Amino acid sequence: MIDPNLLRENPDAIKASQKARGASEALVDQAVAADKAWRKALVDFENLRAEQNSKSKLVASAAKEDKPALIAAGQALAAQVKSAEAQANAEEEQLQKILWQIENVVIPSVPVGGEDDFVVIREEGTKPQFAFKAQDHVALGESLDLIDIERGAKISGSRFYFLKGWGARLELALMNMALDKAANAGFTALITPTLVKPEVMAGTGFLGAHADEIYYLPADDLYLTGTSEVALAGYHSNEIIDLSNGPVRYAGWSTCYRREAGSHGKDTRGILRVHQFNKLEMFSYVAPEDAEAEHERLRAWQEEMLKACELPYRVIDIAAGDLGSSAARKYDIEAWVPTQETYRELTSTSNCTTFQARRLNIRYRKQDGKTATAATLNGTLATTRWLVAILENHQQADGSVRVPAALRPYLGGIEVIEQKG
RNA sequence: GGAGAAUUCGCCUAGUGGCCUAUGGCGCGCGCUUGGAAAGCGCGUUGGGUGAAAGCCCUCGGGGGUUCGAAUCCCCCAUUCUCCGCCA
Repeated sequence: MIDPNLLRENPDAIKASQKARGASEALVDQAVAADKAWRKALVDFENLRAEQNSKSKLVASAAKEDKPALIAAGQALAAQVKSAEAQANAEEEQLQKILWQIENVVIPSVPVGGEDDFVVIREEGTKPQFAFKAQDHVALGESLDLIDIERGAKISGSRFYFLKGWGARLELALMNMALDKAANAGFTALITPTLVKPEVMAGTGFLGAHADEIYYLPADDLYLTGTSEVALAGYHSNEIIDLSNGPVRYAGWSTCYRREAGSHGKDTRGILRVHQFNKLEMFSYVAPEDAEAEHERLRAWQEEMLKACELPYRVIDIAAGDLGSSAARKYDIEAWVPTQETYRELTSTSNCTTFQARRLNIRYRKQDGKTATAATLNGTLATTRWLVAILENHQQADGSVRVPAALRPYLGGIEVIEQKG
């Protein structure tokens, strides 16, 4: 949720942001009007309530013969209070309804435009040149017995798969390496619930435009999370956290579930886009003034991971029109996928400023002792999808796959994944 | 799934319709005392909303209700604990 103070002091800044996103500017005017109406109704109600409180106190100490009259007056007042309260509540609800529709205020230096208007910040690494016909990850996964897509479909349908043998171990190795890196950087490991309550899912901003991406269990009124970000953000909901020693950071590991409802026919081959995968996610709670610096730190840690996996990549700054509703800025890191001759997203990091924390009521104590809304940021450190880039970029002429040196300690020291016997 | 108990300020706790503007302790902060400390003594210590301010309003797990008036009575929900049942 946006800051109500900003709405009162500088609604034009919010309008500019909505415009950059291609979202409704009219909502901002509606919010300003609803805010005024609510505050007026609130004052009316509170004045009546104050009168009721003081009068009802007189009853106890009044002389016996005066009591009936005082109680009768109180009865009339109680009815007025009740209707004034209902009015104030209705106005507040109306305001909230509008506020929840306004998206996070975009940081001004974010590129303008839509999906194709990202800005490439940097390209790193060398794209492999193969002297042989490169295989895609599906072919490699089959011949090396790492990925079983056919049986995944038999058990669970399309976009499901088994990871097998060194394929399964490679994923665990990647997750463990990422977790070690995160722990060294001061992140606390957290294995999170993957089923969450509606208010948590709504609080993190996932029930807006992308609601049809989410698995829902009606019998239990629970949502399956598409990222541990949901649980990591909910972790400190309704709390006042201590940021006096700097950012509070968690590395969340979880299985992630996505319906991929809007992507029929897209990326149907292999494990690039699947309904279930594993992910190690970084999540930071910081003071708002530290959010942009933390965003750069998250991006730097992500780049370290890509480099450790020896993958060619580029970093892009996502344009305003392509940002999720909670993000004020988002960087994606895309790895080169040789057989597709294109870059594909491996990580994403968003600065949600105070937007998510305000919805989830996450505060911290400032130096002066006062409380303020914290800022939250998230970023991918590893996912199952990384196997695609690792297998394809490190394949060799004989059909084997070279294991990047940094991963070897996590894979029993092997240097190459090759066909058995 | 069934039965019972509980939920009050960071922690523990008092509190059965108006004197609750919520008690006491621990912890924490400030001060006094001291050569310095401990002990002792005094003061402070949940959050939120609204208002230019004084102030006012809300907050006893959450939501409704009864009442002139609710931490207290009633209903629903959540969570925790105990016992029973079930269990890959």
